[in-house]
Amino acid sequence: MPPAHAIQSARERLLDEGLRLLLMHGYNSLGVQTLLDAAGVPKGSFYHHFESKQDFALKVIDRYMEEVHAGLDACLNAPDSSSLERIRRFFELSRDKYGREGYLGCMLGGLGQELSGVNDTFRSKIEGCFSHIAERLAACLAQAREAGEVPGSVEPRQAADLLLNCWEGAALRSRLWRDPMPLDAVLDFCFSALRSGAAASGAGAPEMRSGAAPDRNVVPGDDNAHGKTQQWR
Amino acid sequence: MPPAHAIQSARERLLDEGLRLLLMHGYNSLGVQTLLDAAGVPKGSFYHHFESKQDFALKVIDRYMEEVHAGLDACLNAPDSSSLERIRRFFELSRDKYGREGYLGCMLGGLGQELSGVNDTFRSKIEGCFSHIAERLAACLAQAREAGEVPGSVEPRQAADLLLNCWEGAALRSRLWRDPMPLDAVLDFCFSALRSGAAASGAGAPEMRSGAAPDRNVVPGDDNAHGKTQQWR
DNA sequence: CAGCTAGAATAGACCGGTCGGTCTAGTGAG
DNA sequence: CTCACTAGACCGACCGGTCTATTCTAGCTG
Repeated sequence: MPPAHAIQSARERLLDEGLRLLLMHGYNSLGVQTLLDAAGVPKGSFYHHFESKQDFALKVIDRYMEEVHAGLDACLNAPDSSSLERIRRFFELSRDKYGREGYLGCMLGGLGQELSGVNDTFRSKIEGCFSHIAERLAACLAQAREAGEVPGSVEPRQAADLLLNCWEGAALRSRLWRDPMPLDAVLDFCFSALRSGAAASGAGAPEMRSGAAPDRNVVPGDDNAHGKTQQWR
Repeated sequence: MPPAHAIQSARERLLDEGLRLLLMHGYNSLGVQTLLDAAGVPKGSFYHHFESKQDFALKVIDRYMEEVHAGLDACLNAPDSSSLERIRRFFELSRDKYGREGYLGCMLGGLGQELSGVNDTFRSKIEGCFSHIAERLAACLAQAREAGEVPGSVEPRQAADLLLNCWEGAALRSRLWRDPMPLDAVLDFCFSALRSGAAASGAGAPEMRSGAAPDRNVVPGDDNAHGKTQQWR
């Protein structure tokens, strides 16, 4: 007896399944019909709620980010621990979530790798997400520095990007192994290095701050026609 | 006047274009026809030289690894520098190569993220590649340890995996930004941390050595039918 | 309350295009 | 003559997306 608003709305079920299936399949190899079958929703509903497959995926990323920010809220504001411990707790929470999903890594990393080569919409969207996360971590790292948990030479935002990037690499390796080991190893490494001041600003080039990815260098030689859909095939 | 074995054989041109296009588009969004057009080769030739698109991509990975190992040969055996400097040179060489390609990151990372969620052939293939690289780096790190360039507490193979994983994360971020900055930052960070001993064996779980990825945990709930082609859609 | 209606949401047949892959014919070097 | 290779027409399957029809539901009216 699932009618009468069906417990969850179709839109909600689509987003839920989208989180799961996009993480597993990636974007291009996830057919709309597969998603529809998994969510038990007919096609008409899908295109009623979302403009296109791409629009849907962007909404799924938004939802993913809601979860991430909820995790950040829960961890970074914890009262009874040091700033560095709070940051570490966030990553450990992420690791546990990856575990519940079968160690398929991070959706931002997955979609970022798959799509950023030819689709600027996804590229700037996902870089914006990373940047946003790094900014929040940086704020907490600044507190850690103030409290003397890390040397004063550690530049919060640079260290936050570093931490996040290393984590994403470990998440990829964890996806390949279906195992949390690389995640734990990178946390031990990074936090030990952070405390010892290895993340001092060093050679670090100009900047890497602003919110969204700019239109930097253009790829050497290639297509990139612009139709309404499938523009990056 | 391109006949008479056409300067490069069709097979060679396909592999060359495969390297370029797979890095840019990824696997699923690269159509065989696009590849054919770019290489100026008809379909018949493609399926004469390769069993399938998947077989082709695997051969492209082999070719990619030939380049990587050539880079490792060139750097790790250099006589007039410390072991740690030799390793760093390898990564700097990789960074320069990424630059020539427009900072599209690492093909292993890209294909690994895109395909490892649903295709075990690619998953174990790519993990094998990473493992192989890490092993060579570990050998050089062992020399570095012997020479006292890194503390004795640094376990070479674990540190090599760590280094490689962090590098891959930076490569993803570099792809998103189309900029080498994350690569340089991660090198400064990792090598500084390595020297200071942050990569000591620490919590590091059991192992992570063998050549190919095992069949570990199965993904929670999902499909994975096995037809001859498209088995992971 | 019943009766009506507008619009949201569901439902799935259907569309043109493109996908990976097959097949047959032709070509050229040894 | 043989056989590796080139050449591209062709195939069924499946792709993302559109369309029309139907059902559900909130709100208005008397």
